Amino acid sequence: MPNAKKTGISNSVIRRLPRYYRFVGELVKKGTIRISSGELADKMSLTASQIRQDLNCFGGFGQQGYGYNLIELQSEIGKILGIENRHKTVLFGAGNLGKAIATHMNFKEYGCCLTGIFDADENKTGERVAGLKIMGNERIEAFFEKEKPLIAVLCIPKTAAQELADRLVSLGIKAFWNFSHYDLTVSHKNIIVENVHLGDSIMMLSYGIVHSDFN
Amino acid sequence: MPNAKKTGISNSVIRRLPRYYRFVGELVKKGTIRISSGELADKMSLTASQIRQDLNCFGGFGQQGYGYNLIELQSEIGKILGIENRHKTVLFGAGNLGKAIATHMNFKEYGCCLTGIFDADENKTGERVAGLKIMGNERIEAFFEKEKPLIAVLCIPKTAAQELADRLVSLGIKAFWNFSHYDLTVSHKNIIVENVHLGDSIMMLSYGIVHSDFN
DNA sequence: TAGATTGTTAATCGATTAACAATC
DNA sequence: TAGATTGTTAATCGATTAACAATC
Repeated sequence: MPNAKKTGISNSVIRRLPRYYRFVGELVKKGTIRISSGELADKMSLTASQIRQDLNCFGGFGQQGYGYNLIELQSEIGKILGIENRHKTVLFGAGNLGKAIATHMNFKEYGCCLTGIFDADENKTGERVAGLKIMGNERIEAFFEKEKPLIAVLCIPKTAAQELADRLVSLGIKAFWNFSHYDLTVSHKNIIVENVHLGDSIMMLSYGIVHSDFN
Repeated sequence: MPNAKKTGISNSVIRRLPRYYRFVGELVKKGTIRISSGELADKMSLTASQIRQDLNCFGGFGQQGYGYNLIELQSEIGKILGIENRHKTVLFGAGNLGKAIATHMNFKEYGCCLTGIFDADENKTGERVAGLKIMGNERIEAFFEKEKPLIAVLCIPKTAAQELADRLVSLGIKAFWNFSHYDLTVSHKNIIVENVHLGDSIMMLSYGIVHSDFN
């Protein structure tokens, strides 16, 4: 039974977990009780082998001759991803994108809890977004002292990213969700970084169209 | 010299192109003239081998003993990505996220041009976002007839995604930039899809924090 | 029990890295 | 020319797939 080896799991496997979680969650919602690796593979356009390999990195969640119990699977993957957590999260940069992230994302669904919003522009101070009052950057230190947030969402311009990131690292931040056009990975070791480069993503569509043959 | 083989290039290579494009662009902006694969590798945390392999999929952009001319390299990668294009792009769903994407993204910088915004909610019809008037979904067919857009940005709820996607495919759409929580890949072959799952991305941070040892 | 399907080992495939001859 | 650095082939590494014995 579940003997979780938390270390040495390849990044490719880890990156597939949220997708498993989504598909399993949908099946649970539909009321499906069990699924075999083969059926799930069909739904997700993967191979049964891969699914069994992936899940077995974390423990034997299935049962021979039966398959996987979906509720159990959902709960196990959720635990692996830490979804039951409420990691304190702070957002920087209340422009269009920052506001949209703050209002659009259901942080709690993903193991996080948005507890503060900052913007360098004083004119925005006090404005309410997603039920939180925007704070000026001069209040960062006091806020961190009191709240000790772990995750920073960066919706700030590229030019401001490095300096702010350094400041936040020194205040104890553990992870960055980075929407600025700056590659944080490069400079900070031991800090978790997810660079979301929306520009890179849309360029893939342009590439695809330009190089498609059915055209 | 550049003898572009446009086909049979692995997805891993293609996905690295936008990042090359960004780093090269920054160096050009700084006024740097040339760079060796080794120097670029250091900056990007890659290996020199990989960079040379990657670029050589598309042609010999470098020169022995010299390295790569940055302006030439920028232009070549730009061409490969089709950045000089203005692929007509239409956005669906003018909620928080849709509005933010419309106003925040500089589409032209990425080979696209936003030419229409639709929302199913009639109350939004006529409202202006990013210089465009929001249209009701009943005008989709007429608009496509006239404009023939190639790319659809989906910022709509999961439940509406499949139906709308089918409708747009039948109207000739070529590519989807999909922010809905629905996995389009699964259902449409021959259509280019970029699924942007922001939820998946933030969950990686939760995973990282939960499984970090320095903690 | 017989059938089904897992967990896991072994085989294959692809991607990354290393090495080096070509050449500017 | 000598030094540097590419383009490209060969070696290594890792990830995916196939196979099958274990077992529910």
